[in-house]
Amino acid sequence: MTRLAVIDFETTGISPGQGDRATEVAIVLLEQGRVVDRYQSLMNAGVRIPSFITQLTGITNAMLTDAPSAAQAMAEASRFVGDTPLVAHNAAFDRKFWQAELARIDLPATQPFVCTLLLSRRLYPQAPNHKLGSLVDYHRLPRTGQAHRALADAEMAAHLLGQIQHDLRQRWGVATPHSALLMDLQRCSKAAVDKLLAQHRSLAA
DNA sequence: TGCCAGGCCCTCTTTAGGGCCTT
Repeated sequence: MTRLAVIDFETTGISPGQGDRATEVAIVLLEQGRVVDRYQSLMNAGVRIPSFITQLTGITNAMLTDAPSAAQAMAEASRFVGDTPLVAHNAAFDRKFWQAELARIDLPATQPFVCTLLLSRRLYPQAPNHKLGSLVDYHRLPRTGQAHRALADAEMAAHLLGQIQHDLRQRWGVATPHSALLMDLQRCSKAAVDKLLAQHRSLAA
């Protein structure tokens, strides 16, 4: 069974190494491309949210006052994901926070990450840019809530992943665009994309 | 004190620099 978990973090900044912390996490669980479950939680890491982050996300310090602790939310998120491969838009960012927040509570973060940003750069070089919102508009996918909130962004990334898998089947003839192929595709050079997809097309034929 | 992300990718490149993308 093809099972993937699309994840998105809201945070106080861009670098956990510089003290930035997660403020919200959302995960959309997909089986065979269909949403089968969701997890979403604000989390209180005991740090102040910079005002420009509140302007960006709408998440305020007051909203975190009664939120679960970061330890509680991350433990729940870890249980929810299990060993399911994760998917994120600009996965390098979400992977940093996934690893940093789980390390704080001594939990492993060994799940592989699929990146819809890298995949989109390879498959849709003609897109005006590769921001999540722009790609949603480019593919005429549904907006699923307030942008820059974790669940809305995770849902949009899930729709984008669905579009990528659809296009791999319809435009590139790949019968089963499973996570291993997606990871090969995001790692290979741009010049090697066509060759890789041709190999998978011939395997499927 | 002053500084402060980092991986990917393009190009007027490779002995480098800068834009993109995430919050």
